[in-house]
Amino acid sequence: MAQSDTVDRILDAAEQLFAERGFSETSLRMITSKASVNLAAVNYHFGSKNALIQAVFARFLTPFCQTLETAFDDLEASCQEAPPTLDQSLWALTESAVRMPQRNEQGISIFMRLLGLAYTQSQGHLRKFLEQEYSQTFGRFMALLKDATPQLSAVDRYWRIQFMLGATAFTMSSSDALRDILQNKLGVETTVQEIAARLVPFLAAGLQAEAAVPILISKPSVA
Amino acid sequence: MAQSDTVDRILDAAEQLFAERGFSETSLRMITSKASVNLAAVNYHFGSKNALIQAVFARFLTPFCQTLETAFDDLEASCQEAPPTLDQSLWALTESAVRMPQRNEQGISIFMRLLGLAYTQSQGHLRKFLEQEYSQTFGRFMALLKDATPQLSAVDRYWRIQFMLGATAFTMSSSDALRDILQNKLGVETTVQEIAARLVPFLAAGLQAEAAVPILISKPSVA
DNA sequence: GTATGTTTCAAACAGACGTTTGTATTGAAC
DNA sequence: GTTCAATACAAACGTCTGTTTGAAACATAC
Repeated sequence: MAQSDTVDRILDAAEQLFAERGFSETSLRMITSKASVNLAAVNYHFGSKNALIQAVFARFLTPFCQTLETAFDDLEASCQEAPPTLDQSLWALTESAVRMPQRNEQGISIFMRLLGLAYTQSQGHLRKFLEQEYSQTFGRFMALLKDATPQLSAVDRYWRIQFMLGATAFTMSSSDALRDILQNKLGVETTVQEIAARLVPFLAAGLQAEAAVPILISKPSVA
Repeated sequence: MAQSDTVDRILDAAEQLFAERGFSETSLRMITSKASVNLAAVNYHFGSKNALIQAVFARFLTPFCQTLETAFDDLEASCQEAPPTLDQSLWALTESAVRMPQRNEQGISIFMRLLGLAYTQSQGHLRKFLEQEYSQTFGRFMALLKDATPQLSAVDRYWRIQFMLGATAFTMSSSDALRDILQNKLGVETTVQEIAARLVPFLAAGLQAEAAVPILISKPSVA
């Protein structure tokens, strides 16, 4: 316990509770009692609840982005002339996520849920933090997607990337519940890897769909 | 003011604030002061904050589901033999949403965001309420999707519907923020109808993608 | 005008919240 | 053994929360 495991105990408890209940719905008292540490420890070690939220993200996201950068390096080195295909880029991302050393068996699914919450819960400080710390890697991935889909307009690509992000974050964030339902309804076992294997073709097909023709939607008619 | 407009003033203020900030992050005092009514009015007219949340959903969702059932009736009547196509079913849903009489110009966008929040914020009471009140219409839509994609295995269809749901809920729930980003980055204005027009082809393409071949993902190698 | 039922209002309630404070307790350096 | 910084702890801080109360204001009927 060179540097005391209090910090890690807090991070573990916070990560799990945030994923289960969201940020505002999780109090410091829940976290510290689950972690079996004193209430004041959070403010002592992290400074504030917001800083704790950011630390939870940083603990996962920093090593993940390093792994991802390496994967992108390898990918670009392997195909020197032509840009990487869409499938290659998507799989590089997926494999990096799956390969990350996990704290426990549901590590990825927990973190996907947190990522989803970061988008949907209006945590201004968190969005700023994520953009400031990790925009470089994210931008690199966006550039790969751009090179792989030159036929799309910038606006089309922008929205389709949001759609992909949504499908991924939503599915992975509730993958435990969805897996259970499937197990009960159809008696099928599913791993996170298998979900990813089904998700990637879905995303690739959506991203490469025929560009939408502008469609006029009729105004509401009188009842 | 036959039955006092206090109830509607509260619903209007609550709807807008919930959409902007989420449920837990919106206090009754914010709502009542925005609505210019007394704090106790919420508990007098609705009974509790949770009941107010449900009332906000019911005010929109009940007429919407009626519109939707009618649209499904028309759709099934128009193609008597063959089942409706995937595009037809998706557009029936989209058009019903767009055609709904709006309280104001951003009515749909507000409600889409609320629907997204209903999924991502862990409001147990709300999920129970929605399932109890509106599961019939939802089930009918699922049956339409099943008939429109007979080539998919039950498992594939299950997961892809989750992907579609995720893309939709996620995008719509943060549509305001995403619109702003697009406005700043590319100088493009976007309406909810245009987002829907882009989303539907994406979803249709993803749902009808070639069935995924099982792919083995290699285990994490030693660093 | 008096009675009756409904709606508003100011004030208070009890509890939970994030944060701060002052004091123990620890473990190494000298 | 003393000193000193880092950590742990219990207790309290002030603020905010959803909800309740009891009296005032209002409308309707007799």
